[in-house]
Amino acid sequence: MAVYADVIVNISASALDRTFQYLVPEALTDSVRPGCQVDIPFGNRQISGFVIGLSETPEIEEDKILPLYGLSPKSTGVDEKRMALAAWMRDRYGCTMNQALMTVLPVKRTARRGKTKVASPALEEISLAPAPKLNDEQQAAAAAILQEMQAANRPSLLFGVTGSGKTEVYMAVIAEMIARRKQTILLIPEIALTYQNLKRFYERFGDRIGVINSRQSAGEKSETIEKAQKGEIDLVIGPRSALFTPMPNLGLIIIDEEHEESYRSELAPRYHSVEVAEKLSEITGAGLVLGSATPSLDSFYKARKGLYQLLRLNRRAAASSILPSVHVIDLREEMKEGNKSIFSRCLREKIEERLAKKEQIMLFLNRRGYAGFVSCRSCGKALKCPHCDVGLTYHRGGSLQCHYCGYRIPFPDRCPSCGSPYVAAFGTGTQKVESLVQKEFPSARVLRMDADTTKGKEGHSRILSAFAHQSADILVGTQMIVKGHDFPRVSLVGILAADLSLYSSDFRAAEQTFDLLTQAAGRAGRGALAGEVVIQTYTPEHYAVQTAAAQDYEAFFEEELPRRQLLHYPPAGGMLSVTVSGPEEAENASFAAGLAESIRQGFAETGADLIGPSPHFRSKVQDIYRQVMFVKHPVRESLLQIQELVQRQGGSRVQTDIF
DNA sequence: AGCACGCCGACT
DNA sequence: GTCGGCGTGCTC
Repeated sequence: MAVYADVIVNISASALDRTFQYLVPEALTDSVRPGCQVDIPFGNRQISGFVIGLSETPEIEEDKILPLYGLSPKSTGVDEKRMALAAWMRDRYGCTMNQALMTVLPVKRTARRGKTKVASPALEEISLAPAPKLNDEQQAAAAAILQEMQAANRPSLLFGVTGSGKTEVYMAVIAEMIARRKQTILLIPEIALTYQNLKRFYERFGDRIGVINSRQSAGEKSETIEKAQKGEIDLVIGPRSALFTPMPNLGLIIIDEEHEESYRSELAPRYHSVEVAEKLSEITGAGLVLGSATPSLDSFYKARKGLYQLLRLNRRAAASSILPSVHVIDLREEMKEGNKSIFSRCLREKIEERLAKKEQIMLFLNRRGYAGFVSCRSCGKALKCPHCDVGLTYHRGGSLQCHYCGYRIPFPDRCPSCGSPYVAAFGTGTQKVESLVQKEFPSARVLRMDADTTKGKEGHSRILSAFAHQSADILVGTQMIVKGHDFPRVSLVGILAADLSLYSSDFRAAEQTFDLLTQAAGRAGRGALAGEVVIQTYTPEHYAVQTAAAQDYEAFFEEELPRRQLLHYPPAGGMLSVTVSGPEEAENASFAAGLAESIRQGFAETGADLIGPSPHFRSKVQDIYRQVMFVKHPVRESLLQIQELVQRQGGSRVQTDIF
């Protein structure tokens, strides 16, 4: 009996997103299995593909079915569980099966060779320390995680304040997994994958660990992956891609700093590691632990609803470290006093003080999502869309627009709220800040860290190590300076304008601001020096500023959730964003409008609420015009059908995300 | 995605 | 008469 293989060809095009049948040569009937990567004739050339099924019945005329050549030489293929995961990702993220398979494939096509010496210590230098003693909170959390895995196996959200010792809890649970001969995947944001951060794991688990990072070559990665596959290591630590390490005895997945944006892939399939991990845990039966001091609103919401087990660590493990003291400075007052510079009197004084004491300073400009919003310098009110509660964005030609619904008003000459004439578009770059700092403090040595100065290969580490070695007094930068770095000589952190991210055109603006402020504040006083934080803002009364200054996550959550619920934003409901792009402005706008019309016709009656289309907040990028629209739906799953319609009609012109 | 096949304009 | 433009269509 002839055996046919159902093959997904290795070309990511929606027209080819289906199986093709190939004859399995008799000599290969034992080795060709679902999940194998095989070489096949396709058209008049040779490509590879994934076998996703086997059958004995031809679906087209038999003489049209060609025999496959054989197994692709250097491919390990994909195991059955990860095939199921890929199928789910295809549906969830609206990508092709091939894209999904390529994503879960452990070793991708030969990646560029890069520098590697990040986290491969000389093991002789490491002495295994005995397991540290957990305090009662940590002990209880570890026990609850293990117990939950036995019972309902809900994911556990480990909500622990900074310094409460989440890592010790992870290690205790991992140790138990090892005792049970089970393997663990631990995800850490790429930027935090430093030897410093991994040292404790090496000390505890020795050579039973594999570390993956993006700077490794394909060969180095596959070495780790092979060991994992053979069960020679118990723990793999890596960034989001490490989630796909093929571990035959996977017992536990941990995502540290689960709120981090870097767990979302920006390439198709635009997957979110937390979601995928949840699915993988479901498929494999492995436990899932999410850890954060500032959980995503999504995760905390789920914990509140009982979908996750919520575990708290309220106490700081080390008594020595104290929270930095936070000063919130009202820039409206500075303005009234005639101070129009970017430094409040308070910040200027404290900078001078630190310079005199030879301590270091970080100045932070939170420009993420920044989209040129407009606010009043007298009363601090930002101009917002009356329908969508996001900041209006300044456009060339002088109009203000909402990027969700397209609401548009002319640039006002007076503040609609207080009548002051000092209404202006916000806008300061790090470069400008750097020169202002230099001018204001001529004796200080200033370093700048942003997308521009880190372009080169080692740009990141070059600047960071220069600052760490104290060859500069002040580091000016964007969010990349606040993530996870530890500079013991930094005793002052200044946030120049908290408002920048607060009024971006995104429904998550407040959440992102809270995160950034909390993290920036956390940079001060990491060492023996007492830390101080100065937050400058035109709206000190804003709940995101207030709760961040108080380092009170739950207070923030209580303020933010009802606001989301009121406007049916996630997590209260589902939201699909659709970005449409094209080289011709008018054509692109009408194409987007057509797409919107078919969504309306097909789904308005199901409870879908369509907003837009309107120009994207960066409406033209590299000569490509972009329109964006949003669909809200009380039932998140219903958005999958709309996503499918959009993908089908828009093809490669559309990019979709479901929040 | 590629690469054929195919049907109309200017060239050795 | 032929070379070549890139518009549809197919690949097991």
